[in-house]
Amino acid sequence: MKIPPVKGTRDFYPAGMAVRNWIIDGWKRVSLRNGFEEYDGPIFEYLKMFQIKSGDEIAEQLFSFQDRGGRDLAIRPEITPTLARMVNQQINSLPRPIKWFSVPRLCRAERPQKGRLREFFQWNIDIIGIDDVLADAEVIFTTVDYLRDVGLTSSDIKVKISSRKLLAAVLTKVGVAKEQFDSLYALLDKKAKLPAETFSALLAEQVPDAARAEKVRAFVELKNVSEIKNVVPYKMGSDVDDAINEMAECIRLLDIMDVGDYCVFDPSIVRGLAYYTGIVFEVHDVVGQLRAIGGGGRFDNLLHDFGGPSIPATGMGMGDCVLEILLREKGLLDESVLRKELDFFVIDLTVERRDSDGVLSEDEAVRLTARLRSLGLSAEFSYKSAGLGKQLKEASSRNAKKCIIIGDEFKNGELVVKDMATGEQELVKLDELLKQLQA
RNA sequence: GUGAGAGUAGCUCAGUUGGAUAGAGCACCGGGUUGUGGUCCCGGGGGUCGCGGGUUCGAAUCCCGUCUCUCACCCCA
Repeated sequence: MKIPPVKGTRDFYPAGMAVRNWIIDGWKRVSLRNGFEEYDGPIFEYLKMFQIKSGDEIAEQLFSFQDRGGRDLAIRPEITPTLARMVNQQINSLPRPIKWFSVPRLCRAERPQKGRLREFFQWNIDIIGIDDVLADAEVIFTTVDYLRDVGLTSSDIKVKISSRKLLAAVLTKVGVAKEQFDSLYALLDKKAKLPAETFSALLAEQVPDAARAEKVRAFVELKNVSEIKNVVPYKMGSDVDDAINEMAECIRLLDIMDVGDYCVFDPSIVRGLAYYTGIVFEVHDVVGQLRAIGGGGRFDNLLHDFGGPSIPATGMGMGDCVLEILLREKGLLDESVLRKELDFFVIDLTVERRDSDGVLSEDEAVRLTARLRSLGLSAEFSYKSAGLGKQLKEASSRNAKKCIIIGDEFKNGELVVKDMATGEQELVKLDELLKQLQA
């Protein structure tokens, strides 16, 4: 009986595993050079932990189960609650700022579609304990640092940055009631996907006052922080003023960090859930055909919501699915990046003539390969005792840099070392070769 | 949860108004070639045409059911 793979999961054959490792190694490398330390938690937690900051609808998209002791558990759909739990547990002994990263494997019982699977990897970085917008900028910089590192340019992707604080201040100033915010956020979040007329119609439903609706529409279409005053006049020291200054400072810092060309102010970015409190951002492909590559923002109430003290936090999450699609589209995942390399392929031609020449041993290829490996080099031999041509062919298909041929010359302790790229070959004494490789 | 599309070899796909033993390219294995590879030539293995039923002398092809996958919506932590 053939059993198919479970919906929304992936089998990582060696080629796919190479891609996955390449992506994850990049995430880790960039996290470390940006000063983040790695952490991880269990892949399942108490179900209720995932219900704290998310509504029931999201709880329905969990893989949950009961253990034999009757505990309600769930496979983690995100790692932020685990982070909050871990930080809260040791909050008084952790040096600040807490700059941590993780690459958890996550599961969500959603219906899979392009760029969204039921099991995936997600890079998370968080800075906890810093109120300053500099921390938000550093999170965004680290995100761009990675994307730029793997070859994506500012004409491939943009980080769209906004601020929940600014949005709330502007909406208040415009005269929208606080109770309306959440449903309005949901609409604004959808703006990019909707035709302009549909958006206007839906906006009119939520904000019946035409003048107010027009101000909201004008605000979310702004491309520049300095233009806000044209839509919503404000006073020095007001909430709007504070939020604008913070937003402008974030953008100024990103310019100083030399990633300004990747970043744009986009007030229509709000992010799904209500727990963001300040700067929010999403990374999108410029063409806009894919779902968000990553996103994040400030969530100053999170630790408190998980039973800890009120400590500010800001962070980012990026999944591997959309990223891989984009990298493939841009030709940044070509074989040369991922092809496995072999330092040496050892060919023994003495095998079949051993009987007529007792000096030679059929074990030489195995012996030499093992010595090369113990020197830290990757080395292979053929399981088949085929002719030289066949074995060189095998070496080529294994992408060997060099071949070592054990032939007649081995009677004098000499080996042929062939460079597979240039085709050049030389006779080398075995001891000299090993001495050379050891150095 | 709602809607649309697609299922033929490991992969990408052809398969005419229903017709004989279901094909190609790539991949894999072997040979050409027992001391010189990558390109080339020849050969081989691999299929319950998603599954079940129906129509028919005859079904990959037509009909019904069913399963699975993909895409979009909802949602997106």
